[in-house]
Amino acid sequence: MGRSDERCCIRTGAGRRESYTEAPSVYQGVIAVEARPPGRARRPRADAARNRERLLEAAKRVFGRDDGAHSSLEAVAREAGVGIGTLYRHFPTRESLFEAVYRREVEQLVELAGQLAGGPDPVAALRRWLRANVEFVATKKGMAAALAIVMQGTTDLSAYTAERLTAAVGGLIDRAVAAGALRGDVGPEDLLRLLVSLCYGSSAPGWQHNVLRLLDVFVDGMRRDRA
Amino acid sequence: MGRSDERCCIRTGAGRRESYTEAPSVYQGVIAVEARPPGRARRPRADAARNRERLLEAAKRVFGRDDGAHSSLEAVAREAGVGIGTLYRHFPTRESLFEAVYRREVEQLVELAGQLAGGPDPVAALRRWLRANVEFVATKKGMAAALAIVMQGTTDLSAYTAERLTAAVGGLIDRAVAAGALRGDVGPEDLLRLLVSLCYGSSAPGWQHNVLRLLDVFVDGMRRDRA
Amino acid sequence: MGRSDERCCIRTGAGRRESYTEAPSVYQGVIAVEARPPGRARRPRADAARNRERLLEAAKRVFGRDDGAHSSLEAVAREAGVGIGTLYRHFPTRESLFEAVYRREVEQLVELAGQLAGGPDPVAALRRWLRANVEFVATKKGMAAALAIVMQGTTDLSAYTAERLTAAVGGLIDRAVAAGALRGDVGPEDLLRLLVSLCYGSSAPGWQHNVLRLLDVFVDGMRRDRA
Amino acid sequence: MGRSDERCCIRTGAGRRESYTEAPSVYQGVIAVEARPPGRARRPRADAARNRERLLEAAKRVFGRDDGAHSSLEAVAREAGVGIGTLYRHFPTRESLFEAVYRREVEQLVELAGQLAGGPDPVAALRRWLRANVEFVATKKGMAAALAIVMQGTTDLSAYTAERLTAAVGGLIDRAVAAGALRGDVGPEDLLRLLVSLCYGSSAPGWQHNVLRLLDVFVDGMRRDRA
DNA sequence: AATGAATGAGGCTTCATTCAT
DNA sequence: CATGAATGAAGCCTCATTCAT
Repeated sequence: MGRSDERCCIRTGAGRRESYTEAPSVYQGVIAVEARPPGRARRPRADAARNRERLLEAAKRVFGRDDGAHSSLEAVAREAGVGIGTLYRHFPTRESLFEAVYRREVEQLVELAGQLAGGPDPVAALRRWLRANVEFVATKKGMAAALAIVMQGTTDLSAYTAERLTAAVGGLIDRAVAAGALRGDVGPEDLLRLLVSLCYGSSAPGWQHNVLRLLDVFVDGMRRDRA
Repeated sequence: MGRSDERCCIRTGAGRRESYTEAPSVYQGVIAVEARPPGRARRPRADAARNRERLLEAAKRVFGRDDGAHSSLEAVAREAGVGIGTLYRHFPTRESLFEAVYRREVEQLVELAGQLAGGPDPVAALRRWLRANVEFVATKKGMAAALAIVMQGTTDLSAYTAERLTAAVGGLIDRAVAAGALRGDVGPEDLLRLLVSLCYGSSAPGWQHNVLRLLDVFVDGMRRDRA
Repeated sequence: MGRSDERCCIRTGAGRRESYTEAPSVYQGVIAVEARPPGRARRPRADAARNRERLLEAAKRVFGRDDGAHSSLEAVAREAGVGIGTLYRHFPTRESLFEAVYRREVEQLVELAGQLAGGPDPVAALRRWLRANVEFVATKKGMAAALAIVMQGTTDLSAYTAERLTAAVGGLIDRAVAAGALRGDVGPEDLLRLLVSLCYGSSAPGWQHNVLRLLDVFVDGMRRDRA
Repeated sequence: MGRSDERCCIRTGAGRRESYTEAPSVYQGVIAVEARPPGRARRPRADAARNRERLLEAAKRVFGRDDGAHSSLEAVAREAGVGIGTLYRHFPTRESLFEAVYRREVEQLVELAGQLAGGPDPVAALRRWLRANVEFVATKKGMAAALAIVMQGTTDLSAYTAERLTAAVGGLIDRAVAAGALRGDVGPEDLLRLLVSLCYGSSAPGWQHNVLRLLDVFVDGMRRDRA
């Protein structure tokens, strides 16, 4: 088999030389924003809120484990330290739990896209956002499954989130296209699909490195100044 | 005693011709070549061969469905119209079934790579091979899962097949690199991973078209003459 | 969290009186004494306790049938009138069910040995204890299997119980040996093995009578005053 | 196989001192007599006879393994090197195979009883026969299950064999009773049941030794001259 | 006759989901 | 609200038994 070494110093498209370990991680400044449906009149009981929180955290941990997407809900409840009934009260379906888990994560990625939009080099911004995504998935392994679910767009709710995500990365792309830096026939859905596909199921050691390289090559392929 | 070895004795007719898209399909000439062990005197019983075949076809179909890799073996048996015991007789483990499923498909892809290697334009050859892959997956949806399994390289046996596949596409890449047409830092594993990732789980209408576009952009990114 | 520990909280009424043969039954005074862990605040749910009880009773019945040790757990659940899942909740392994079944019975036998230890004629005491055992098995047919399992000493837990039982009957023997009434080369394990062997699988009508006769002959063989 | 350690120097009832390894093994001279139903006109084909033989040997081996009584019939056929269908042709039911296996063994024990009947000391003859039984079981572990089946008398066929066995040991007992050496209230069925019970399921190291001791104590209990 | 392929019942176990407390 | 017990469907796998070759 190949290329296991990971010396990690590779040459991205235009000759830039980057060490992936040293690269500044971008997503850390992102603040977790928990969107809560505003319509609910009754303020939730303190313990209910706490349990909900615990469940989300536990779900992230459990789903984040290898092949975690198939973990039992009991395992999540156990990890959260609550009864299975409580889990069901908060998240009546497995999907609803997944959604709640990824929603906050996706929120952070949307946020990040907004922050990056202000920079001078639109292509670099796109690359950074992609890099942040990969790091994100690396940190919180469950993200891959979450993103995959979002992009398959099964539910109304996930459709909403997918939309937000698409809009965010679409903004980054559009700026670069407008600046003449990228060709215009690759849409945000394309990029997201690619991203999700590459991250999802990658588990071999060094996968981050490889995925980042592939993404860089891809962005190279998107560059206008070539061909 | 028992357990017929897993080497398959059935050949899919080389004459079937099916074009699934208007694009010129390249993989049709591929002939399934399967070694038959000469020593074994007793010819396999007709129904056994038929059932084995049915199981492989059913497995391809079932595993090819969404998240098919986690389908139950009973579902496969049901789809094949045989008893669960028959499935277990032919494929004592889940893995052995997977292997049998992908082995023949991969064989055809390897073959195709060999055929394409003779052409004048190495980059075009690579593109064609990728296109053939996508078509292949489109035709036999199970391929995606099969390839995914191969590339995760769990078993010794799958490792062998993965090697063959890697070597095949590696040959295509190397020629292009040697000709100065492609950069050298994208290996066959990279390309295969990308391919598998993109095909795997793509099910939306028009996914073929999209995947092909993305692959084209990626190969653009690999081009030497740019940058 | 989950898995209530296996310590049993239900006591069989000490007042039930059932004589299964005309012979004076000795074991009736035995009181089931079961330690209840004092720390556990939450009282077990009524239905849980009931189901646990039913399962134990059913297991005793089912395992008591011919070759009952190989009965399916589903048969036990069916006999108990509960779902298979319930069985698994209470007894996660087959062994744990076995243990729970025999533990309480053995407890009573140990108790009886203590009560008999006070009498004037040690050999008679031993005979009575053996007789009580046979009656016990006659009453609760499952005992035979239970004892058999105990004496095979597979698990740590069963080893503990086996120890208690051995100590109990050992006390009876030792007293008789010390009084010069019995020879010293037959240990408690021997006697228990004999007892279990004879009871286990005896099902022909009149087996009790026969087994008692054989045991009496055996104790005769243990008598010092002969030869 | 068998007879591993067995230094086994114990003191049996009357002070006789015996080393179990040195004791002359009695059953070896016994000739395997294969009773075949005489009514069958057609002489069996040579290969059929051979297969039948192989199956019996294989069954003895397989059933003789630990917990072998629950081995699959496929395992027996495999061990015999014949197809499962062949097994079924020869032994249409599991029971019939068991019977065929034990019949020949029991035949040998019957034979031995006849040989021993001629000796001067009838009690010693009985002891020797019991000893031979234990050795028999030790050598061919499957015997225990076989004997157990015989003595439970489920089938007509086994009933016949049980009768022969009972008659054989009955002869030994009767002689001793007639000579005034043993009490008359222990019948051959009793003794067989005891024997089977003790051997069946004994598997701990040194079990032979223990079983022999218990049998000796029991025979002591049968002695007339005492009490 | 011999073979071994096919079949499905049945045992094991996990889990999603409901519901009593 | 929280809890966790109860339930059974469903997947896994083995094997006894039948039957085509």
